[in-house]
Amino acid sequence: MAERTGDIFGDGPVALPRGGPLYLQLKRWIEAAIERGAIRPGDALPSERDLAQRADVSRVTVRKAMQQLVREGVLVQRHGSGTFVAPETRRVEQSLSQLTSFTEDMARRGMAVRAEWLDRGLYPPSPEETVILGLGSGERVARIARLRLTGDTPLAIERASLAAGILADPEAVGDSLYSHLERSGARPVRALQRIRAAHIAEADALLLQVPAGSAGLHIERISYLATGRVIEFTRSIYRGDTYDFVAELRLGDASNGTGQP
Amino acid sequence: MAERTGDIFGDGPVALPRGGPLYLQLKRWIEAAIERGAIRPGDALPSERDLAQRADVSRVTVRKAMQQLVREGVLVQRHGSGTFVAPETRRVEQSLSQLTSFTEDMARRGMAVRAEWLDRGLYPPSPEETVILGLGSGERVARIARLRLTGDTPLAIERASLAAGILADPEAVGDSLYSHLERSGARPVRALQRIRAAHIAEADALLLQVPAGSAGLHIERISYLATGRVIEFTRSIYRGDTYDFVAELRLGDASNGTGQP
DNA sequence: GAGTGGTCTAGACCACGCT
DNA sequence: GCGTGGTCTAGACCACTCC
Repeated sequence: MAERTGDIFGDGPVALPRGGPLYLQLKRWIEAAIERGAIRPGDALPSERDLAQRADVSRVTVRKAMQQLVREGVLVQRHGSGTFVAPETRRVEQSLSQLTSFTEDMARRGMAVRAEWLDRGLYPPSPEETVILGLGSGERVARIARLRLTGDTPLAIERASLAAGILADPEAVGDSLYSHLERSGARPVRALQRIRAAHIAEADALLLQVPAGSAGLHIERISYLATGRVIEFTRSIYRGDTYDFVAELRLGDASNGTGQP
Repeated sequence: MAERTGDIFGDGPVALPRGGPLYLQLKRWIEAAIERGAIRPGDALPSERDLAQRADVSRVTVRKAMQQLVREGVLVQRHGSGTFVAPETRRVEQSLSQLTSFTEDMARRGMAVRAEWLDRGLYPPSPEETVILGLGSGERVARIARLRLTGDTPLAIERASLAAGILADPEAVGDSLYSHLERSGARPVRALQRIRAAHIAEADALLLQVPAGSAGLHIERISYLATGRVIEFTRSIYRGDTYDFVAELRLGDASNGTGQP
């Protein structure tokens, strides 16, 4: 199969579905081709110049259509190589009612996950960290930043902050922060999470291997010891295309809508 | 204050921060101006042609920078009128552990929310609805689609499906689906939600008044009666810039990571 | 009608990958 | 070296808003 591309689109002119701006016509045309299986995940599209000529539009217009599909995760572009239909990604599920660590969670599913360290160290705290963690004056903060991956696919960036009094030696943390905390008797028993959709900023997008501005989940988590003390404050960015969070809801009374104690 | 714009940017040339592609330099320059308060929410930016001339770049390049900021929700463009710094939006919080109805939830917060009907009626079910709702052969499905708003700001699109046997007359549903169900003794007591980040498609983006492709939350909810029967299957799209979901987590045992019974 | 954003073009050069 | 995507230009016309 030398040139799948040639077979699929033919070599002749491209007939666009009429209606609306050209770049949207072209976008719909590409979506339709994928929809009906004419091109499949992993397949290459014709080059931008080729498509432009055959659809009788300018290359700028072709790019505008493709860029939208790239941002939506439908296509993948590789500089110097070509444009491809994005491979299907399996979604990962995570519970929103059980407090589990990422590592333990994935191990339970038999998924090969790993983490790369982005940062580990003791720092002077930001005002926000001082307030949330209830730091004493002069107390430093331990920061741990990790890139979570399954195989070669990045899943999420996790940036955790803990009081230096609780995690004196960030370098000693192994694969799982929670099991490290458990060994020192400081494993959290509950946590509050805030979840929102967000656009992934350029720097994070690079780490997560998605186009800048892609949809992702921004999660803030504050964890508590049984004593009620805050021990961990974590901000994470999850790729939008690989994560499903699952929550179980129960009939609530009006007294407490926020989950706050 | 005739022309805030003129004062803020001056009339002279624009000095871009060096480094990287021009459109990113320009994007950073605009972000910086907003950051330091030189232009504030609601203020107009110079026109694209004006900025292009003063920054000595082409209009296409100006547009590329602005488009990114529009997608991120930083700027708002109004055809024929101009480009403005987006007004700040207050975020709405919603619990992920208490099963409450949208209407009741907001009323408790004293927020003026309302809904517009997008669709109400009985339909032949899709295969998915038949399976999830456990429909009998020939049984139809009641569909309710609403646009949720606070004041004039759209918040979310909700599309619910119920067995016709449970909701025989969709037209009779008032402001709150749950209180309607309660009256017929069919209020759900628990639900499973799946949450993911997603790009908002063009049609939905129009309803939600955000640019197509913006980040949003896609939520699927399946609600159960005390008997265990599924009574509601809802898909919702929430704007990413106006919603925070809050979940409380408790230390989980390994037996049950999904919240599934 | 003047000014704004929205679309589109033809052509150029650069940076990257592959062979 | 050749083909690919990435950036950028100058100029054009359309559609919309506001005066």
